Amino acid sequence: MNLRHLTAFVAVAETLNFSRAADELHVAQPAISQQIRALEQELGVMLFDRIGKKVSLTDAGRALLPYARQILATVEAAENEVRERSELKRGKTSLGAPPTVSTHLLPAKLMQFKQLWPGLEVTLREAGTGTLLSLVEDGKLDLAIVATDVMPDNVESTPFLQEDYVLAVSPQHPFLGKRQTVKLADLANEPFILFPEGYKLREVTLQACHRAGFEPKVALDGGAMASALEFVGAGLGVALVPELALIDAHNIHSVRISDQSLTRELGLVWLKGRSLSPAARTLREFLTNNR
Amino acid sequence: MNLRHLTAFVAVAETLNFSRAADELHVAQPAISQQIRALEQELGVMLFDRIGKKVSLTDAGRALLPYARQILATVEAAENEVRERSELKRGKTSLGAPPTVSTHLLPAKLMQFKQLWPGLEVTLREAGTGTLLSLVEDGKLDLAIVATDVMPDNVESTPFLQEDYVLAVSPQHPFLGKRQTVKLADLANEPFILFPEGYKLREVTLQACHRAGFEPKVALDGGAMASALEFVGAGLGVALVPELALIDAHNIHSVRISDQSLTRELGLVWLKGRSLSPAARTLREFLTNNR
DNA sequence: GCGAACAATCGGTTTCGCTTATCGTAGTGA
DNA sequence: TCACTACGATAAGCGAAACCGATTGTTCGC
Repeated sequence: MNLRHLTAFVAVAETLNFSRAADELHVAQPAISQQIRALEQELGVMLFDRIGKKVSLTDAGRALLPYARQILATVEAAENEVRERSELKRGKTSLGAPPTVSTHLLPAKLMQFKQLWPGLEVTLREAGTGTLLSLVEDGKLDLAIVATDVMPDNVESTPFLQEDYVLAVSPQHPFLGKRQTVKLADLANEPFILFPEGYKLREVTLQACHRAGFEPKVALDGGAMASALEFVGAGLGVALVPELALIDAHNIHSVRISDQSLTRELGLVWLKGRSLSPAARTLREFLTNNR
Repeated sequence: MNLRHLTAFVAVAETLNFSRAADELHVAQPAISQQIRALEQELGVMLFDRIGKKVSLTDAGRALLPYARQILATVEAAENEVRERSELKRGKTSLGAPPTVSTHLLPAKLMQFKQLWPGLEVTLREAGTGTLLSLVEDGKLDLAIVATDVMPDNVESTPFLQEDYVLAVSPQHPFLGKRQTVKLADLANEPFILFPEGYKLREVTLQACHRAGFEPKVALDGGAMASALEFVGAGLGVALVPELALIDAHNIHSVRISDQSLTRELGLVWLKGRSLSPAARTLREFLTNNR
């Protein structure tokens, strides 16, 4: 049995006329005769009575008809379902990003994306570069935004954002409160707030101080971004943070470091060789073109 | 889209392995690759991620899978449904017969038939020859048992039963009650019970009397078989009836007519050129071989 | 880094499905 | 009743589809 058999069968069953059925299906009449004959032979039963020039369903034909209709309807539904995905009326994709990007940049961007493509559903995963990369490599994540200093060679990437690290200080700080820039070496006596072991930010801070020739004094070690910023606001210390993290922080002043270029490159990455779903492709293009 | 596409798709989706899917479907592996590729091209979406040597469903593939399963399951159900009919596990057919046959012969026969073919459903239509023939000619009846003296030439028939007409009399009848035979001419003064206008039986009775040279006296005109027999039993008259009608009539005696051969041929008929359903064919064979 | 596993690709052959042309037959109307 | 018409069946031919065996190109595991 065959979908062509069934479409021919339903058309004939509905018109009770081989020639008109052929017209409806835009084929010549013999094609219909052949399809019906083949189907009847395969099933071992006559489906139509050709009695004189009147065509009518046999008992077996009547039994088959509802099945045939349902099969064809389901086929159509399946095609619609899948085609909608290729036409981006529906679809799912996933994106990973580090906390600062995820909390300060993506909400607005994804809102914008959702307005463009209301049917596409984006699930966001917030994690560090290492975690995100392995998720992408396992195929559990379509796209991720990660630091691009070391890239595995089974992912491809496109530059996404250059993130500057700045010094977060309290506006009331006697020495730094009003300055725009500062040399890192001048901070040798400032108490620092350090991020937990394993975070990129901690390494960056320690390395920068090291290059400037001092070991930072530590005011708080191991808090999350939110509590670190609270400490800074309260004047208990300073912290090197991504500029993005200060976007909504009102009682904090940011000071650039003049003697070192402290930045990190963030890239949008995906698994090399994997054909991204239409939804994922769309999200990737959206993110690269709307940086 | 195509059932072969879908079977290949489901097989791959279930094994996540093109080669094993090919084995299951008893085709070579390239056939599977080709079917999947064709389906993906037609739908415009990748259905599987081939990442390294691992195969996994894409979002679109996951969406398609339940539809594909349902389509294939329905196809199988349809095939079973129809095949059962050709294997006579199920089926419907229709049979028409005149009242005497229908009430005295068929109940036993159809019970026997039902034991042989429990899945076959026979609907019985009781009517006169004329009605039955036109039902057969219209394709509304598969088979009918009718008087075969005049046959339209678009039906075929096979002899079914020779029905003798006998004289039904009351056992208490002073003249006829104990006789086995009688000449029709001797009945000139007997009151007759006549069947309604249009019934074959009325014509037969009138013609027979006419041939015997008299006009029958009429005791009751136009009653059904049951009431006619009641009248006969009560000694109010005699009636020419098919022998079959007397099978269960206890207080009635039957007398043969010696000077005329009053019989009718009943044949089993069906529409010429119409391919009977398996069920109808089976019933026809049963009825002709178990007369 | 070598071998096994596995999907993709290629060239060739069979099968399928369509087309046009034609036939046979059953209604239909003068 | 006889031609005409409508309609399904059949035949022959052709292009496309589907399958196969052989081969290639990767990738994983040892």
